[in-house]
Amino acid sequence: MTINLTVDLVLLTIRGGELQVLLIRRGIPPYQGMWALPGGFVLDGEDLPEAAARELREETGLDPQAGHLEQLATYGTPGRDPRGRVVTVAYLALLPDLPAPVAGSDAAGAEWRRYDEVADGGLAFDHDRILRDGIERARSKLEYTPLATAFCPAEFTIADLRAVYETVWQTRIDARNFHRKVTGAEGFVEPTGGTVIRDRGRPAQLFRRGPAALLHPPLMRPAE
Amino acid sequence: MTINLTVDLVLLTIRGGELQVLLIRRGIPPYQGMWALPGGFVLDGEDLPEAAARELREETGLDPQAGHLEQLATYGTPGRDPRGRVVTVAYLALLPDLPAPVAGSDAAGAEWRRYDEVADGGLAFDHDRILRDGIERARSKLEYTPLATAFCPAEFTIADLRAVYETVWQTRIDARNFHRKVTGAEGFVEPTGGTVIRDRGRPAQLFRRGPAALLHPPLMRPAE
DNA sequence: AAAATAGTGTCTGTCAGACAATATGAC
DNA sequence: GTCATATTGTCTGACAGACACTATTTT
Repeated sequence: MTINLTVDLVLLTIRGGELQVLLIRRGIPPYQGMWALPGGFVLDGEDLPEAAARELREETGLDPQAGHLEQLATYGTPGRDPRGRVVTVAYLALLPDLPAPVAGSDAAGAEWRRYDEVADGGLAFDHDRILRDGIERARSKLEYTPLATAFCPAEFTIADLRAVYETVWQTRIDARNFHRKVTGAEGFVEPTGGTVIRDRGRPAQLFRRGPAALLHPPLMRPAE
Repeated sequence: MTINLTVDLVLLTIRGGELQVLLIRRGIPPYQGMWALPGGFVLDGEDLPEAAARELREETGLDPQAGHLEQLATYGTPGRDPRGRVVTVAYLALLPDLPAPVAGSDAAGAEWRRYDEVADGGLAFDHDRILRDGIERARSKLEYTPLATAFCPAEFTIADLRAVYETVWQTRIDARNFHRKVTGAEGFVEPTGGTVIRDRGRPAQLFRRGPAALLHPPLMRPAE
């Protein structure tokens, strides 16, 4: 059958030690005045990853290269959009804290919201479920891929990286064991040679992302 | 934009110690005479998992309950179907060896093919890529979920389960360590009390699937 | 000096792989 | 008995978590 196809984005970043998600305040019905994931229709002749990258640029002014963008899942339950049959391909992006937050944004009402404030529901359409699926994907991807670096700028310290895990997993991690594990994992991070002093204390070495696509063995989040 | 939406199925099973995939010989253009994944259009008012379950029943006569069915990914590159803009939502199914293989099949040309014979390419549309993605998903899912049991009938021995891993991962596994790990993993398998003699040797205990949805810790396939 | 953060060394329990030994059937 | 497979037990090396300790800065 013929349907209308959209892409919706779960854009995650970490700002001020909090996991945040980019949401749009809807200006028109349906769900007027409610928060929703950014997204839009797939254009004629446009591939799905292209459409997601275009939306990402429009909403954040950010180059998709800077972070990580992957397909999440597709949602097409009849009635999920009251205007008709709309199927949406959701994408998940993990982004570093933006230097110019939401500059040049398409949608005027775009805002970074703390995840814990919107996790309880209240989003438009079926976006609560999509957001929940995106968070769970992000949490498990941190275990067996080096994607935590996507939340960090090009150069970062091990403490920065640890803060990403602690924020996304909502756990405390022993800094010393973490340091040993991360620097010992083949291809996870590479030293740049530089150092930086964040607040007080001994200067920390700077690292950049390594070439590995998978972590062997994975970092394990504690079983709940 | 308006597009045509289909579901395609990567149906995997293990028969005779070989990983096999259900393929359809195409009777009409495009790609006439070539092998393709089974699939079809999503019907009006039909949810995506419904459409996948319906196709599964039509192609195999099998109840989706018997195995495992999950969404794989969505493919929508313009030009992937020469007839127009067609976006397909691919589903992955892991199925036990069927008692009545492909009985009541919709498509006359449906056949179980050995994966290693079709892995090199030659499928219609972009189905080579979809199949590859499905295999990779299956391989990694065996690591951190108990889904290997989806390849087994309702009651199975630990040796049966080990054969699943050895077939899907193309490795040899020590039977004794595997036995200890599987029977020790919380909620992976439950003894039925029965025993069975497969060929020769000491009778093996029978097990059924346990309630666990995730394995903590995961079984690890050896790093290549 | 004290405080704070970065990074290293060491200990200990657990677990994975190797493989010996035992159990129970068919022949 | 021998053979084949299932299952248990034991050993050993590697690794995870706990945490003492050292290093380098600010105040």
